[in-house]
Amino acid sequence: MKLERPRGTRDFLPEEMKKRREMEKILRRIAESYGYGEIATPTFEHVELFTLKSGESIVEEMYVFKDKSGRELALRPELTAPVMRLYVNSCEVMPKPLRFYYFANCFRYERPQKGRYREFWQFGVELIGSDSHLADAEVIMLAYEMLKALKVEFKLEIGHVGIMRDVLKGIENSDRIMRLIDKNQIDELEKFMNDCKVDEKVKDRVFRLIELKGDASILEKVNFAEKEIERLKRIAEILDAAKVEYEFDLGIVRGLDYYTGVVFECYAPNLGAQKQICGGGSYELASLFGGQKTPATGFAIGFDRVYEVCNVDGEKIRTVFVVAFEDTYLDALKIAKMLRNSGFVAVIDVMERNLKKQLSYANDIKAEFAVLVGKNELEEGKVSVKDLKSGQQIDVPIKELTNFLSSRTV
RNA sequence: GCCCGGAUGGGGUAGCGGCUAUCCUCUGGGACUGUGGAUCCCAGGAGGCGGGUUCAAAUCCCGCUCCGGGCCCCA
Repeated sequence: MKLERPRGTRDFLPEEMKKRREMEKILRRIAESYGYGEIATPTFEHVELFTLKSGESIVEEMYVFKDKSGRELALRPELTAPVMRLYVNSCEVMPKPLRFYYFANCFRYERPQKGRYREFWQFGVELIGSDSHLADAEVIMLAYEMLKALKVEFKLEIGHVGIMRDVLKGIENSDRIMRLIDKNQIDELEKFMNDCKVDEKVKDRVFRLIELKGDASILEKVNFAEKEIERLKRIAEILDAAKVEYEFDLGIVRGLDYYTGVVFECYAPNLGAQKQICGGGSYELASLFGGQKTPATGFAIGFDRVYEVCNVDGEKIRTVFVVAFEDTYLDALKIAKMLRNSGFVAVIDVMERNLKKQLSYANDIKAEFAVLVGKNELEEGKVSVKDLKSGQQIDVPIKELTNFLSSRTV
């Protein structure tokens, strides 16, 4: 009976891990270059942390379990709530703003599809303590720069949930209206608002907002919510100066209640059904978790989806295969060690194979060179170096081996 | 949670009631015991799982599992 992976999980082989690590390295470098520091939180948390943020219904979509003392725990389905919990627990008196980033696996009990797994990775940042448009702009720039550095083709869309929410303030069934807006079901939306006898002025504003898509000039067409429109204009100035490409879409509302102001999303058009690769915005969760009301803004990148459309390669370290014979194995080990100390990958036979098989294997693992450690050459203090691409072979004194190989770069 | 499609050695496949389950690739060994990628030979390895129909099932039927596509959802 063969054991299978749990549904929705994946194994990663070296080739894939290499690319993932390279992507991770790029993201970390950029986050740190903006002054963000890495944090880590537990893989599981109390269920309440997530139900508090998102409602009881999300229990269905989480891995929930009881520990031996009967505590209700959940594998984290996302990182924003844990980060804000950490903030409230330990960071409230630290100098603001705080800049954090994380890279971590998350778990959701959902039906797996391409680009949607039960264990998946998110790379995210949170900027805590500022409600200025400057904070919004910084975080958006950061997301943009990261996806660009990963050579991803994507579209950035910026909206503002606060404006729509304000328009619908006090209106009955505003949840349902928001949902219809989110799904872009315009006919349905109009019908529903008529049925609910929504005020004409409100209806007019709703339709005006959802039609607004494009560059900063669309903001001129809004004659209400002046303060927040002004915020978007200022963000636009900064993004334009930074040569960030984006579109405004005031019809972005998302179901996320905790978002308060500017929100943004990135899409990779060639990903199909699961094409959203990054989402974020400003929110307020600290007070919900028992802390002082604190503005925050951040985003999370769907690492696994980005992997699919990312065009970076893993770092190539030059590999040398050390061919050993029965009577020279100990000397070959020393030479391998010497090469490793000089920054090469040195691979040596452990199958007790003959020369032919060793070379064949060296070829299979894409070694650049084979260093033949033979009795005859050793007696002269040399080894034989074979270029596996050209087939050329030359004897090199052991003392000069690393220099010789280094000089043969490319 | 819903609808649809699929599952044959490690990977890719043929067979679609009946020979020892086909072919390619792969892995190990050998021909060639100090010179790779070629060739040849030998060896290894498979019908997702469970049940049913039948003299006989990889093949037909049912359930489950997993994968893929689309919904719901996406905190």
